[in-house]
Amino acid sequence: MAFGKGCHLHLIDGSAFIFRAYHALPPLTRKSDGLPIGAVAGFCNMLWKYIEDAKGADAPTHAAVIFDKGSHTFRNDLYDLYKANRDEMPADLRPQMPLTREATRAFNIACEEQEGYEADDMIATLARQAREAGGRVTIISSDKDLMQLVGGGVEMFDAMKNKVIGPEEVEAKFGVGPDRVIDVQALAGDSVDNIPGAPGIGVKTAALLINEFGDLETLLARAEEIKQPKRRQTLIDNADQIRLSKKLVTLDPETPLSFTLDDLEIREPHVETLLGFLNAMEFRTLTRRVAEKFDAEPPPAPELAAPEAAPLAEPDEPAPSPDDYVCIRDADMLRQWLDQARARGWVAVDTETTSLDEMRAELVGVSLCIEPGQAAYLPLGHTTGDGDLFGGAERAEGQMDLKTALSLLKPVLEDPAILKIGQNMKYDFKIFARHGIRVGPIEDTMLMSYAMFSGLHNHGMDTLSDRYLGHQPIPIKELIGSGKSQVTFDKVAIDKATRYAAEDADITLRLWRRFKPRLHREAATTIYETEERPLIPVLADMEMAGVRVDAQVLSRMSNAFAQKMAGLEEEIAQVAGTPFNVGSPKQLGEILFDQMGVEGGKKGKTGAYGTGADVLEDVATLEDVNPGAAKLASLVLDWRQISKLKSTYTDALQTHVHPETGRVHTSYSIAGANTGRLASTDPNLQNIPVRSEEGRRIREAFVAGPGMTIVSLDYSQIELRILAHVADLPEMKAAFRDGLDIHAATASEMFDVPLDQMTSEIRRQAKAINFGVIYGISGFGLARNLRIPRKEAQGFIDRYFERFPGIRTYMDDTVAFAKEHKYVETLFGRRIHTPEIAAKGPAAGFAKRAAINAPIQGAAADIIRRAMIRMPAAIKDLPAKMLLQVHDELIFEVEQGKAEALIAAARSVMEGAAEPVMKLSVPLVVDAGQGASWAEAH
DNA sequence: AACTTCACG
DNA sequence: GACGTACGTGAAGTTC
Repeated sequence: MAFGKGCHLHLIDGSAFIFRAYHALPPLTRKSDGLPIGAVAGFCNMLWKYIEDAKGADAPTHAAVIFDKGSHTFRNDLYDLYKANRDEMPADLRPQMPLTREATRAFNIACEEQEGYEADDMIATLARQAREAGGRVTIISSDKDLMQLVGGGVEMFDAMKNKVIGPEEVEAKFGVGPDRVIDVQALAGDSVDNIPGAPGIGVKTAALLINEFGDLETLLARAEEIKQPKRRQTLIDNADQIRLSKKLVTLDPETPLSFTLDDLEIREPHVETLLGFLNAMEFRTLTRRVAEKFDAEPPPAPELAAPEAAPLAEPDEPAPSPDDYVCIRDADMLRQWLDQARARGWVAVDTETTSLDEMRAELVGVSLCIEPGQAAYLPLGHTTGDGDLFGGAERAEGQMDLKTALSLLKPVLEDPAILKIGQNMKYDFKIFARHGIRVGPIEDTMLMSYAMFSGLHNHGMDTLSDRYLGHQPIPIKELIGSGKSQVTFDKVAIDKATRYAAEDADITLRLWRRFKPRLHREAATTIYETEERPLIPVLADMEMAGVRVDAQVLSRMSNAFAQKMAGLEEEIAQVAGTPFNVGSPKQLGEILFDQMGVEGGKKGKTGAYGTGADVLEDVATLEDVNPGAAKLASLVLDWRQISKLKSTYTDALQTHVHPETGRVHTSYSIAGANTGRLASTDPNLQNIPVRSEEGRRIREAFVAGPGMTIVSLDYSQIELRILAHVADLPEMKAAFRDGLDIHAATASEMFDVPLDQMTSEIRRQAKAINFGVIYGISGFGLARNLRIPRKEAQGFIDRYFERFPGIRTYMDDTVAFAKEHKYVETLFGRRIHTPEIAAKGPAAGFAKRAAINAPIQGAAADIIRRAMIRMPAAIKDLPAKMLLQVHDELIFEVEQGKAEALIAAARSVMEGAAEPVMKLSVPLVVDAGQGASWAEAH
């Protein structure tokens, strides 16, 4: 039947169905093979319910499910940040996408998508065509972006709420009729799709304005007449942006379509095809239901795996057995394994290399695992035996050519429909990136463990395998040895390497199968998917970019330090009366406390005197009592400072300058710190000196490349701002809103000193207390830090609690929460386990303070992680590169002259990083600097 | 490998 | 009443 008068077209918004299904259901997997299938199951149930409900008097004559296709549309050309806020599609949803199309066809409903066009535009076009042909249209969706189409024979239907959306419902939502919806949307913007709109104007105000002026163009033309000065200025200043927003929200009713309305005529499902599909998906209930409806025989259920699995050793899962692992020697065999990965939609991957340093490591082999126990190792760079001193090692036989192997691996490793599962994938990501392969989508068992179990244990493969599989993997030491006799992995014989390497991939896959369903149960999915996994490519790019370090500057400093140290050592020997190893705390302690007779030396658990800086500082004040010791202590303090700078910074950093890039490439561990912070290693670039004048000069060696500038942005007082928000401290929040000096404001509040009479001494004390609170304050700790009597310190704390009562409540509530749940949580839902909270003795004190600190430090970590993940898209066109993260600071390199543009873009990302999930009651403020070196930029 | 010290936020 | 204590990290050097 040709579409025409009296016809009724149903248009189903496919993506809406899929996302609703995905989020409504736990992460189901197909029983026989673990294929993620939850969204497909929900989608099929919704389609079936739709078909059943759509029968009867007002039944459609034509219907189609419309899907989005491709990520780049004309809207991206108009505005490159369109939908830039969107989180990446969850990795376990991606492989389900093609299956939803298949499901639609199995139900014998027209399934349409058009490369480069959003489903919404296709729906707009079809609705127009149907109206013009004299028919009626129902759009099955509750998406507000489609509401502009309502009216004149077009209505929407919210399948979840079973509610028709007509002109009245649209007006209730937008405050205007369907024909003015786009005007309101243009003004109000949309954070989900990243439509800018007019700042400060929401739907309510927008509707008010449109109703007053009639339409958007009139409003913009007569903006001068608006009474409210701020609103008037906003509209005048942002007219272009508002017009752009309107273009973005307006659906295109002229999308070219490769089919016609007539093609969408309702068809009865082909029973066998439908049952075949549902059965293959192993949807038992739905298969039975559909079979009953059609009076058909349900097909025999596919063979199911053994009954419900025990947590440790699943009965259908034999223990890893290295004898079963396969060694891939040629292209045909590799193709077979890759085909298996394609068929399933996932593969566990692990690389073997010659070094733990990803920037210097050479690829030696790749292991793959498809199913528990089915793993293979692909040797690529093994050498024979030990070779001789003159590099006589030769390439081992029976290995595929590296180039050929990589060219076969690349399409699979980059295939968006195949999940690549790894343990610590940032490592493998970088190794492959250096061979021109950008691995994705990714799943990482280390990060899954971190998201679920932070605070309980570390997240290395050995720990996870032991705890969750009850299996101890082959120790790497058995292959490469340890200490002086250690060799690189390429020297290991291929058969031995196969047993070890394939096992790692096998274990990774097994861990993934256990962790995946557990993520939801542990409420860790959101953190994992929004803050851990997306960080992998971001950090990998930062690490590979590296930061330019001028080794000559460092070398000169080293020499100067060496001279100064030698001078000090001479002087020290003289004062001490005997030369000794100044670097030995033990020898120093004996000289100070035994030979020179300083009183009050305290021995630690090893029986040695403590000689930390605080002890030496006290001794250095004893000029009158023991001038010799005072002089010695003071000299050693100087020596230690220089020694530290030299050994840890000026000397060590030089060895980290990469010979080819001339830059230093640190490595960030994502799952190292319990609170969600990153940690930087090899070298640690998060503790480059800054507090002392001499130390700060080391930052002069961190320089911009030729023609480039270093830019640094850091959050101002982020932890105190978070504290003010979570503990609900009205005075502190007000101080932040007013942009006051927070420590001075605290001091004023506590000591009743007006701000204009504040002294630096009072402010210093308030600052110490502010930090103390973040750390889980104690009278003892504050007393030691401020060097005041304990009683006095306790008095300060009491007064602080009195003036900021929210603090006490926050601390008590947090500790009580930790005791009850054995974990604490950040604003963003990151959980940090606190098993020690139940301990007795001093450990309980530690655990308490850690529990108080974790939500604050953790939320700050969440915020900068979120900023970092959004950063690459925001700065890619400048062009600029993000190089380093130091907890509350991000360091960039940008072309000279583009620094201001970078600061504007990066600041906006950082200050808005809590949104949209969290609206803080204090503003986030970011300070910025720029210069030729880190010293200048900070 | 453990301990001490000290650099950072 | 005593115990011990600020939170989170990584690296270098000494000692065992």
